[in-house]
Amino acid sequence: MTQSQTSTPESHDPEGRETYDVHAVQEKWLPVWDDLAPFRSGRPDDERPKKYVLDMFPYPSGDLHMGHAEAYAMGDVIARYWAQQGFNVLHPIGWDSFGLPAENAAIKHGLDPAGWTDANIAQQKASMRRYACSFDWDRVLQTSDPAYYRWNQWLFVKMFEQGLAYRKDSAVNWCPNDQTVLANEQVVGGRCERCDTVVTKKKLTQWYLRITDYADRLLEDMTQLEGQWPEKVLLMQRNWVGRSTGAEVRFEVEGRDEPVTVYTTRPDTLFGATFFVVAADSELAATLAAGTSAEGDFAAYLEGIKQVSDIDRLASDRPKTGVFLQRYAVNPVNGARIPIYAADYVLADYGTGAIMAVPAHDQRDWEFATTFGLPIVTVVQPPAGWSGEAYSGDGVAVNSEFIDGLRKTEAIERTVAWLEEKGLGAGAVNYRLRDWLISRQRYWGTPIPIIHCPSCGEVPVPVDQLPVTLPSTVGLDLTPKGTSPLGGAEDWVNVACPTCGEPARRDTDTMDTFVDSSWYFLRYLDPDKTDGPFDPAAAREWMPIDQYVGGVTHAILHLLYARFFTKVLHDMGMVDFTEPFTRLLNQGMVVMGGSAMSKSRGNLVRLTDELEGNGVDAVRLTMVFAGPPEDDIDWADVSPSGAKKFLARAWRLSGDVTSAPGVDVTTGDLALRRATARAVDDAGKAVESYRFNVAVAKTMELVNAARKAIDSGPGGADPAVREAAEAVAILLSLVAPYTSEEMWERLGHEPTVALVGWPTVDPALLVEDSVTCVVQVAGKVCDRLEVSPLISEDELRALALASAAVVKALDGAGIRTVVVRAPRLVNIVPA
RNA sequence: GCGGGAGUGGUGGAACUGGUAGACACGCAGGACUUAGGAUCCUGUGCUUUCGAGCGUGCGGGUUCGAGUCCCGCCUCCCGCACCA
Repeated sequence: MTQSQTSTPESHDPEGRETYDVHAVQEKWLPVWDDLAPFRSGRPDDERPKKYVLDMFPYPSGDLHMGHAEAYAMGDVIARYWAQQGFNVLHPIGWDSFGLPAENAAIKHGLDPAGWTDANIAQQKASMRRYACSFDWDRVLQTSDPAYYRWNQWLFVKMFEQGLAYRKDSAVNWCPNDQTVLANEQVVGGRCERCDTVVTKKKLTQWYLRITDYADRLLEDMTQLEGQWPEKVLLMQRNWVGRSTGAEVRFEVEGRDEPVTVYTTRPDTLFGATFFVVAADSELAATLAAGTSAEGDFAAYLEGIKQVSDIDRLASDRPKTGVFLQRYAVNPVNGARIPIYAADYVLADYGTGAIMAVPAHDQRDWEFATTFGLPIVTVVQPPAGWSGEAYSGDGVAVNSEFIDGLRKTEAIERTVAWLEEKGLGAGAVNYRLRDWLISRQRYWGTPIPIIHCPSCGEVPVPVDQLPVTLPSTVGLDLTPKGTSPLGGAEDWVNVACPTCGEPARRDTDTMDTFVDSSWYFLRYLDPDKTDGPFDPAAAREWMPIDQYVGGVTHAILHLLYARFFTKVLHDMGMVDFTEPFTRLLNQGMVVMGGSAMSKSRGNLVRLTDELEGNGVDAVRLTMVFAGPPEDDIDWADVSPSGAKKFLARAWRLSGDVTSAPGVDVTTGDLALRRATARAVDDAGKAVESYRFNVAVAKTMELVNAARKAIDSGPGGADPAVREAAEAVAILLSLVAPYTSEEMWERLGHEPTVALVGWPTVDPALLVEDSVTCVVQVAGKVCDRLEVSPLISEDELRALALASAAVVKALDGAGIRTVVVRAPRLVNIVPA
């Protein structure tokens, strides 16, 4: 039986040979798979062990593109591999469907963002089905659905009740183009991560989530992820949290009752503090300047630095500027009177916004001191021959009274103890991490479920009244103008206070869409649940996620927020784990000709064109075979047509098998059987360690071996050929589902191949019957011997020394040593 | 500046705990079958070569019987952070 029993998609070339019609095969199998739904997961009677594989969900900004195709190909290899290994694999998909592009498109074309979004989702969904992703189509979700964002609001209210959501007035990052605030994480190099506009500052009252309360746990729990996440991502997260230890020190300020506290990582250099700097844009600076003769200078300076863009501020070689405030602080360790400056090199929102300046041991302070002619006092002995400017390394304390002679660590400890004893300061920890600003002044997002009441203040919407749905866009002006468009929906905004019943107003901002994606993975477990955000019992069964797949662009933002939410949910008793993603794979990007694809650059490769030209399987195979999954793929360097040729070659094997299904393979050609066993074993190991490209190479080797066996070996009737072809079909099921399914049918089996199980390998076949032993003389290969893998050292040594090539290479020279590593290598070292 | 990663044929990339460098492909060349071939199949393909061999994993050292792999010092490229006291 070599012909398919159903419709036969293969056509023939002019000479009557079969050719592989990829498009016909695609059309043939899609409805069959819809019907069989092999990847529907979580049936109650399913006894298989569970695995949860998750791809980062897409933003529905149009149809799928090359980047999606790569990411989903990688995730699918893993999901399908585990399915073949007998796991009950949960592999869901959904849409991160709130956000600016929908709103901007709606403004541009006068549409409703919801309609635009839903149309794109429908298109992407159809493309994903065709792309043959092993998604469980019974578990889809989209975050712009009130049934979803209702639970964003619920979680917000819970966090508000626990003090984890709060409102404060602060200078925030503002994108003048998008007319909305941005979280710190969304400012990349001083620019808006969305639209690349230079970000400015604006004073606003906004909602924050207290992620800083979790700073230590976000760091500590990374030990669970060590070795499971890319080291690079862990490092980026560590740096982002930016924990540092040191001390807070109180300085008295002349003519002021209240002392000013500074944070320093180097309390051991306190004796070297020769001046004092406060952030020019801080409240403190304004307070200190008020009423002094420096007030005018300060105001002028402040005005000047406001003109400096964030981009210029970032230039580290910028000269130090500042203004003397005509005031003095007192160094608590030695009573020295030190001048107070306001400068923009000190940040208002880190530490206390004020520093003690130690020019001898801090480069920035050194530059400032040099510019302003301030004294530089060495208090840590630099190493002999030190010729730099500020010395910030370890050394012995000098000119520092009670810590003289101590090295850094001890000197810090002693100083902190001294400060604590005198009530002048204490050991302290600081973080670069700031609280997460989640308010956005845009329409297409989750409304913040708070009602502002003139008498009751901030009142959360009672949870039984959730969701607070978005008002209709009809009659609403969505154009960005600095305040939320929701404010224009009078009927929606004006409500009765839930507490006192008096007239009150809804909060008109919407949430950052990263809130949506901070817990969506839990929603998949029961996407239609109406009495809670997710099912805790299901979470116990499925979570944490065994494999998360997505781009490294989310190394900080999304992953940090999701980790934070997980910890909050853990503390609320809703989940029993503290880290959501056990293993993380960051696939690379698809670029073209060395640079990111873009319409303006004219190097855009359209996924639909590639799929049309070479078929789904060839595109998927190209993605997977191009190299390690985390590397970028340059589409100019790879060959989808080569992939297509390989698939046709594999497919042809299935037509050349003439033995019947179920034939006793143990009687088959031993060499081919060994090759099959080896390929299956190697490919499995490769997939487990993310070397998908190697797994494909092993499959190609097997195809080549089978081809050879058919054409110039035992022939297509040999049972080993069937065994090999079936193994190829199964190995290909991870990467090329259509070809795999078609091969499986042509080999006389029922669909679907997707769950038939990874081929079993007889371990005896993995033991080679002979191995090539390399014989080296002085480290250079001079002969190769075919020997038994079980050969003894002595036997092998004798064999090697008897080799004619060895005798010739030695050329009569004596032998110093012979290194024998049976059975693979002998190295003979001449005297 | 600080931190991290990476440099292997014409190209993408293989190489388990140090043990045959270049698997598997792309490209290229040649051949078979052909009216034709961008189809298919086969062969070859690191560089140099006085055809003996020599040289080869960014560069220079080192450890070792043996180094792409380990150690030290450089060079280049990529990524992240960027005045975080």
